[in-house]
Amino acid sequence: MSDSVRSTQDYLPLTPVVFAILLALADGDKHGYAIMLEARQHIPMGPGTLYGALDRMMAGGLIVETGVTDDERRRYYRLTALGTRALAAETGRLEQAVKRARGKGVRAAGVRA
Amino acid sequence: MSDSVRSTQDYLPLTPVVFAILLALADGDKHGYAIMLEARQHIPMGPGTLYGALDRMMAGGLIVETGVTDDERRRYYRLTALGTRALAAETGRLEQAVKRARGKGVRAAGVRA
DNA sequence: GACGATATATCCGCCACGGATATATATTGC
DNA sequence: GCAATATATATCCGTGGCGGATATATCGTC
Repeated sequence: MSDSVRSTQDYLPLTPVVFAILLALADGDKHGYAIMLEARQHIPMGPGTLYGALDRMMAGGLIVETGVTDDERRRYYRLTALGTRALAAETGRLEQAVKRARGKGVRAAGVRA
Repeated sequence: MSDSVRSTQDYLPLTPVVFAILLALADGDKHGYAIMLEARQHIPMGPGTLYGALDRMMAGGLIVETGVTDDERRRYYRLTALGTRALAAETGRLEQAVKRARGKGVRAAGVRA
C-alpha cells in the first residue's frame, strides 16, 4: 500500500444531515421528499438543507439519481458503493463513540419529552 | 408543564466536535490541550476548532471553567448539569441511529485501514 | 375545478469549522 | 545554562454547510 491510500475513514465524521440521508436510502431508493419526511423523524430537515445536501452528495459520489420515476415530479436517489461504505464506516464510528461514552458512565437518556 | 418547555432534545444533534469535547470531559475536568489530544484520537481537531468551540460551549452553558489549575498556562473545563444531560441525550440519539442502521442491514465496518 | 398536499428549486445570511499564525512557558538534551 | 522541542492558549479569516424563506408546478380529492 502506498502512503497515499485514502480510506473511507477520511470522509468521517459525516454531518448528521448527510448521515440521515444515507440512512434513509439504506433500505431502498427514495425521492427527495420521502427522504426529508423520514429524516425529519429524527432531525430537523427543511428543503433548503435537503436539496443542497443531495447536490453535494451527488458531487461527492455518495449517491446517484436513478433516472426512473413513477411520478413526473419525483427524482429518485440511490446509494453508490462509496455511499454504502461511508454509511457503514460512520455507523461503526458512532458505535465506538457510544461505547466510549458508556465506558465513561454516560447513561443514554431515553427519548423523554 | 407549559407548551414552552425546552427539552434537551432541542439541542440535538450536537456537532461531532461538541460531542467529542463533552465526551472528553465526561470522566473528569481537563484543560484545552488535553481535550484536543483526546479528541484527536477520534476526529481531526486543530486549535482553531477547539478554542472556538470551547467559547461557544461556555456561552451555551454546556461547560464552565473551573478556575483552578496546576499550571499557569492551563485552563480547566468542567461539564455543567446541562452539558451532562446534552451528552447523555446525544449518546441516546446516536445509539438509536446505530440501531436503525443495523435494522436496515448496515454492517458496521471495523476500523480497518 | 378549487384547494390542500406533494415535490423540487433556489436564494441568501449566518456561523461553525479548520488551517495558519503568533506568543509564552515548561521540559528535555547536551 | 542554553538551545531545541513540546506544551498550551489565543486569534484571524476563508470556506462552506446549514436553514429558513420563497417560489413554482403537479397530484389527489371532493
